[in-house]
Amino acid sequence: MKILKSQLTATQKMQYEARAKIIKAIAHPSRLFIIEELEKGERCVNDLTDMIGADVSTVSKHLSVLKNAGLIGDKRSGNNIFYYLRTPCILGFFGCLEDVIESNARQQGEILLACKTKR
Amino acid sequence: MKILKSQLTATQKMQYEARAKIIKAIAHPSRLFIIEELEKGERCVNDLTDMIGADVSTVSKHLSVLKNAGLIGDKRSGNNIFYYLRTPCILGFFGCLEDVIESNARQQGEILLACKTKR
DNA sequence: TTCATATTTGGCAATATGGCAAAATATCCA
DNA sequence: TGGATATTTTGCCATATTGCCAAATATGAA
Repeated sequence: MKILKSQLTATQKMQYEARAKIIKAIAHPSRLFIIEELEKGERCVNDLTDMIGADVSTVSKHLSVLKNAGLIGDKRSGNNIFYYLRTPCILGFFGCLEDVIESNARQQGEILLACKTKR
Repeated sequence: MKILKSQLTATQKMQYEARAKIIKAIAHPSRLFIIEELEKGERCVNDLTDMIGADVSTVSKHLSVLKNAGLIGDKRSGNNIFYYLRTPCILGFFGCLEDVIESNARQQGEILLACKTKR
């Protein structure tokens, strides 16, 4: 007879889905850039578009994804709509990302080295 | 004449893509669960499958996504393949997620309240 | 009101993702 | 070797994401 480990409850499942939704919103190169840029100060679509180098409508959509996830807010000032970071704690995560990337690079290096020494 | 802000360099672009790739790997309810579970100790596909309640092949794919991003490692022991967390710092991020979720909930509450008082 | 600027929306094509089932692989044991 | 168990890979389909263009909307100024 097979012993089943405790399954995920509906509540837990919802919790993971809520988290995943937010992480998904961050999981795009342009959106990562936007978050970092907004940490420096408020920006409007046009500012970001120039830097990213994509269509304005594309950047606008990225902003709406971030806004929809509750990560950024916006306020209109005349003809411009300025976006701002609502939860700066996100940035603490970036250091960890670098750790992962470095660790991956190191491992790749080791594999390369292992191949070389074998010859 | 339009003044262009400094555009992203190719190197910066690559950096954001590398980060996004890792975040993308985390951005799924089941994979979030797997990461948390692996923090408790090594697990094999079957353990996780029972808890998640999806097909084994699906969970196996999730594990390969995490492995491919360099977040987890694996080692065979007889008939089982055990997965382990390679970068526990990921977990520090989860607290921030909860902050965002709570903040979103609070805002929703305010909107609701505002609607009520208007009546 | 009309024009110019800033921004969002809708539509569409290309691509990526997620999940199941069946087939393939790997290991252990008799 | 052959069978049992554990895991991954492949094929297929439904759905989601991304990005551009064109059209719509909002604001300010003449």
